[in-house]
Amino acid sequence: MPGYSPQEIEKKWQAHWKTNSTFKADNRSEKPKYYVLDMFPYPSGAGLHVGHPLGYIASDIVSRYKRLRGFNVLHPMGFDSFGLPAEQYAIQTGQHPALTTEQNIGTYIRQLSSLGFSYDWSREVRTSDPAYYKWTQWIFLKLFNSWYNLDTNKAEPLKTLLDKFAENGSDGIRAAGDEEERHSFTNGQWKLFSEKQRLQAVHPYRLAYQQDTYVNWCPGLGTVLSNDEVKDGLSERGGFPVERRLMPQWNLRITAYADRLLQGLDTLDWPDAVKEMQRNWIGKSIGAEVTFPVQDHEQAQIKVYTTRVDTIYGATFLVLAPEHELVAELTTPGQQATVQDYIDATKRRSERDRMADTKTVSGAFTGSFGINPLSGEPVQIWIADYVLAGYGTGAVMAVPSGDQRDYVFAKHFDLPIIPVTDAQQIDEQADPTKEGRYINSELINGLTYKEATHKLIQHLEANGIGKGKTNFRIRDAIFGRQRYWGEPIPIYYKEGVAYGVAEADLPLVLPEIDEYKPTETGEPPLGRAKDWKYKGLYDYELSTMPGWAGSSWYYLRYMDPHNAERFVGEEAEQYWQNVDLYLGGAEHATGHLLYSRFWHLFLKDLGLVTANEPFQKLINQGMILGRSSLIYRFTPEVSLYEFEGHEGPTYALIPSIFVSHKLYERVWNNTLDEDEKEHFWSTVKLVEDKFNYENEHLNLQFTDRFGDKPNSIHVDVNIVDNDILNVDAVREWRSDFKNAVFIAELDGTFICGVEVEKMSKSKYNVVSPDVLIERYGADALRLYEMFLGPLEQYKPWNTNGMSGVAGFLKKLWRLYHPQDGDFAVTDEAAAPAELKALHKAIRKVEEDIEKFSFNTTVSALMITVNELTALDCHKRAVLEPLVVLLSPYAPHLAEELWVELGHAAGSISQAAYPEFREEYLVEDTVNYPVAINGKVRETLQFAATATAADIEAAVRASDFLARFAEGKEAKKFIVVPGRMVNVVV
RNA sequence: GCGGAUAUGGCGAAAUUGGUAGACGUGCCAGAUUUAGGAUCUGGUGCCGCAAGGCGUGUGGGUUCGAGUCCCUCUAUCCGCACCA
Repeated sequence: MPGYSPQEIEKKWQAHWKTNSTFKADNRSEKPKYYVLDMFPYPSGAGLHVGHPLGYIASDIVSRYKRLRGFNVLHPMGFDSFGLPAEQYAIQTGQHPALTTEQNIGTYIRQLSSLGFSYDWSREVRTSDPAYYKWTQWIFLKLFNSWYNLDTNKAEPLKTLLDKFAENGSDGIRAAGDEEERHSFTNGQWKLFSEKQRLQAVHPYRLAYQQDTYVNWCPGLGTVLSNDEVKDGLSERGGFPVERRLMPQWNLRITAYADRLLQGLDTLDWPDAVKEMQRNWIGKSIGAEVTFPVQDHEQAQIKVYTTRVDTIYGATFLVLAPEHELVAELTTPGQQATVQDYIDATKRRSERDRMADTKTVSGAFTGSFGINPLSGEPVQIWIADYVLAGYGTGAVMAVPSGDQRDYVFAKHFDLPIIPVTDAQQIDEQADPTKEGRYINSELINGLTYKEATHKLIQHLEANGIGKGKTNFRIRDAIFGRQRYWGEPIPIYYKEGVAYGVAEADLPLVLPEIDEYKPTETGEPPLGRAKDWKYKGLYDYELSTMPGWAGSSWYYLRYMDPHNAERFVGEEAEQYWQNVDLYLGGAEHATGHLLYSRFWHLFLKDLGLVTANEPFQKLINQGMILGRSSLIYRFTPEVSLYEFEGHEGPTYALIPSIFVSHKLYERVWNNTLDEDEKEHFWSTVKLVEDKFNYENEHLNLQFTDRFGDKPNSIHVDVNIVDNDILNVDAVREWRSDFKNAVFIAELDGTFICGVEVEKMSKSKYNVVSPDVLIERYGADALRLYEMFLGPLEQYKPWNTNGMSGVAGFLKKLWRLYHPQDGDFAVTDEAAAPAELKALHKAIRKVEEDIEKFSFNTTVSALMITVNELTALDCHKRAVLEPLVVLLSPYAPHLAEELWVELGHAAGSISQAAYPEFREEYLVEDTVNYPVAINGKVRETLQFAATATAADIEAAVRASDFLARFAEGKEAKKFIVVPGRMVNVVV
């Protein structure tokens, strides 16, 4: 009897979809558009494991569902194909990264296709394809040729800036960026500037600019890294140490967009965690800058930044960062040695130490005094490394009564502490709350926080001693990488000035080089390129773009991937606009997702895109973790025993002894019963005797060598079934275990321990989708991954559960093939119970998918099939709509059944979603739990149409109260129609 | 320290949003059938108890006729940021 054979069905339909371009999306349609996007993968050499497709399956389900609901769906896939691993591999093997990348992409496409995704493959993009990165370079040049006008609050082409220079010189221009990098000049001077001088004057205004920047330099990788590529002072890729270094670098002026990036978050349907991370990363704080004069130094003034200007009367000392430029000037001769020692000590501490150690209080007094500009009191000026040079002004006014760090510092160095509100409790610690009324604060005594802040800022501004100021934590994005496998930055140098490559000369193709390492002189690998000059004359920039460049706009290219004239055609862009649903991991929260938003806003400013934000709704799928299998070895202190033979030392290998998990735990806790003791120790003894016999000179006691805790060893999960180890397979798998001894449980099974951790080759816990598709089919794998739990959650993989969904598909198949596997669906009218089962499913599946709750949807389908099986239903009226419901989840099987039901091949994606009809769910009677004081006593049946009053009357008329109310009066009747009755007595 | 999340059977989880907690699936137990397979089918399965019954959604409290769900407290785990003034 022919049964359900997924392997056959799936191959057939995948081929059909491919040859017929079933899922090709049209850029023109009467239908509403829906754009579903997965974060495209970096094609790593290892291929896909079962965790990777999780998000892809979910997005594919949504795509297929939306098509059924009448949307024109764009669902593309591509590859983020520039990146470090391919280059590291190239350095080791000499293989061109393009080659390995190409191979890896091949594997990915094969694996993705075998899962039956409805991608429009005609739109595939690869960031390393010159036809693609031509436009990445083009966007970079747009940034290079733009400035940010704070008056219009948007980016503008440089032309508007040049016009201003010609008209009024540099006066009155409000541009985003660092004022101090810019020089002022008049319009007359501008006219006399040479080309070089003009470019130099313009450079600090550009949105892509080169500047000496403190960077995260990673010697291990030979490149700089952005902040989001550094975790705990180590590189995210490779885990090499990272240090701060001042280097000339290309930067993108993302800071110009800080406020808009923050505002935009409110309009997005994103997880709170991601929004919050971005808010943190942008780090907006509203406060004031205040100038403190310095005693005996007419020239020197100390600018501090504070978010609590209201506490200024409590500012009893100042603290500068050790790197602050005034430190040398303010240090008095008497304090010279102390201060210098402190600065040296700070320098010696690595970035990591400084971050790790936030408890130790340290600092040094400069000997100078500032003057609190409001109270007029002298305040000591200190330096301490808890003040960061890179944030605010690099100096703070310390208010020990209101800030815990200042408090600790003041206590430690015995500095004055002045309370500033009548509500402050500062005996033990600082009180940063904003309650109460001010005291000791001449100008604002008796006022509340709100009133005081306002009044103070007015006062500061009126007297020229400060002003309100907003600060951001976000820094400009460092854009250069000293690597080979990335987009060349389209810049060349003429007389030491940077010029953008002409648009007509794009793409600037990555040149071939003989080796992928930095040059002997320490230049990036591109320094090795021979005769690589713009127009044969000018040196190119040698760094390449970071990994996030290509991924910052790929969602736009999918709209019109083959356009040779424009990065995306206007018509296509206006039709698709932006991504409706974006799926990917949470690890991109502050990297890719922020950079994409930045580029999108920039393109919007130039009028090149329509939507305000690139990704309207975002879902972070959780990671699927591996379920590692462990075996436990009782460790001999030496595994190689050395002894004196007749002719020098001889060695004997002590066999490894592995103990089954449960037995091991009892051995360890000393809770073995008699049988187990006998079993365990006799086996050990046997091994011992055998060893001593084979090595006649010896009389080793293995038991002596079991003192230490056994060590656990990961074994390949593929030779473990249901936590039971295949012992023969282990011997095969690791030749050094060939002669090992495995002590099993009494029933002969050898059980492994289990640990949940990330899937990785080294832990032998990687489960490949290929194997599961081979055994259960892609439909089963798709269903199971969705069934595993809520999409967003982290969850361990457990292959055991696969049989459940496989059984479901078989059961479903039998609904259509009841006898001998032959298709037999009748045209009889459906019975009420059957329609009820179907329409419950229609409603549940629809409701849940709109909430992106996929696991409950799969459950609903399972329940439906169970119900229909129990009803022995084989009727078209029920089974045909059911196929449509099923099709997003198990598309291959659905296509197969759809054709058997008499429809054209491949037409199910155009089928109409079955309409839900409430009337089939209406019950004649409803069971009501009837409770007394909330405690359910009985279940009574009432007509579905019964009103609350009917039910109350019926319960009163019955003997219910007599039996359960224990003689008490019914005080209140609570009837929830359709649900339950509660009687309060 | 700050911010975000999570907590329900042996395990993955569900709960119409305040109305009979544990659906569905695994796992386990028992049975049927078979060409012993990792097949199929039936029944049981939160905990304690022979049972009646009692207890039960991380802890402690509160609101309510009624709380997994709402409010307060605490705890644990995970993630992110971290001397940001």
